[in-house]
Amino acid sequence: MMTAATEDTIANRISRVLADRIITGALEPGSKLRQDHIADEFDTSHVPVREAFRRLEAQGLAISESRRGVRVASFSRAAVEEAALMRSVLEGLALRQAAPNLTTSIMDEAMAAMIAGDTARDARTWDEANRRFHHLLLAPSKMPRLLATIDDLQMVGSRYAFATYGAVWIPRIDLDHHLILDHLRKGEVSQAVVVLERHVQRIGPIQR
Amino acid sequence: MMTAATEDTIANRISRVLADRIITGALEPGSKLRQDHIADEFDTSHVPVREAFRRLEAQGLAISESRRGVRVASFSRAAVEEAALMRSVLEGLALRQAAPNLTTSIMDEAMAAMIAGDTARDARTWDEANRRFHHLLLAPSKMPRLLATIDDLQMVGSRYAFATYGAVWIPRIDLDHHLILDHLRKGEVSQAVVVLERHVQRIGPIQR
DNA sequence: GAATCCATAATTATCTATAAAATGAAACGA
DNA sequence: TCGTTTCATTTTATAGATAATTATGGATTC
Repeated sequence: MMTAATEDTIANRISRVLADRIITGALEPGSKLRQDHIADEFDTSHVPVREAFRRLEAQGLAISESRRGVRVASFSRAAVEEAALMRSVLEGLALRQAAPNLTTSIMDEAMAAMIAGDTARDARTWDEANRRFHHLLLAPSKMPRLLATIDDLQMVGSRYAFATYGAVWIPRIDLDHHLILDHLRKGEVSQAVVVLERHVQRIGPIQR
Repeated sequence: MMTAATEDTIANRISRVLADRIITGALEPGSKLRQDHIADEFDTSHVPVREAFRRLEAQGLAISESRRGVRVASFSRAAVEEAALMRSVLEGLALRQAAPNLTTSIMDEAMAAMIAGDTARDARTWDEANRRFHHLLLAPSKMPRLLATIDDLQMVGSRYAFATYGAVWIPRIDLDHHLILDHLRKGEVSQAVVVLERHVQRIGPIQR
């Protein structure tokens, strides 16, 4: 296996690493991202770092004020709720589009991801499994832009999860996921969509 | 009045101009964007040009293949339909959120925009008025990310409109807009949402 | 038709100018 | 005398220009 280094650019690599740090909370909201520090760390110049910043900005993970630098985007309760609402309607749409293309093998994979999530022993494992579950069910919609937008919104949810439960993860079974799969297995798409939409909205700010 | 040039960066300015050219069709789908040509035109170096590219990429207006340059994103029928579907559910959501905050003065402004659209004599004027109409009604949702996402999706619709009707614009009255305003004036939010969602889906590929 | 070379363009490094922040000194008031 | 405010100076970081490097696509030759 060859190094995938030349496959994508340094800017992409930097933006992925920074995105991960922001999502997991390793980089705190509001903290400054200094281009030459990051350039030093990745052993490059500031040019690709700046390009990485532009992508993070577009993903809503960073905020840049001209001539005043870039900081990690802070996420208010309102912003988390907004993202959850958006994701709710978009995932509903995606599932309706994906439903005709769902196969049993996909649903088996989704079930595996669901179990991985239920038995996860830390936030990171849970988050990965959760994303995989949703992605598996929605990918057959074959709508790349819809999926990409959902992924970007999902990051807000992940950030919230890490910030809230990151330190001490308490494993718990996600009944909604079970319910969604049950409905889909029976071909009850509308019911599955209803549960999914409610489920996604709940992920944001839970018990208030 | 001072030049607002220092307010935002050169990269922003470039990305705005390029976005406009792509939307209006001045830059054709698939055509290559060569960084040093554009740098020459704007009398800058290619560094801010590359940053502008990153934003265009995030907006779905350009596609970049690493080491092979950037081209104007092509938009297939499927992509236009996908964007229309996404916009449909998102605008529905936005209108539901905005409805409680709508005032008669906002609706008067929206009516003015609607009339401007109905009487527009070219695609550009119509497009501006159309965007203004939608934006006026949705902005009171006060959900910045939702609005930004809708704007980005709207660009696909605009591109489609320019590509299809750009050369010879035939003015026609948009009954949906009238209907939506009527419903909102009567406080019939759900009906307004239904019409809006249908309306947005129709904007994409019309008569098939 | 395959391999090599060259031209072109993308990517990244280095260097420079300029704006913002920080430091500190002086002046003023309590 | 202590503290606060204001202004100038210095420091630091961003934004951009220029320069160097590296990959890619096409042409040319074998």
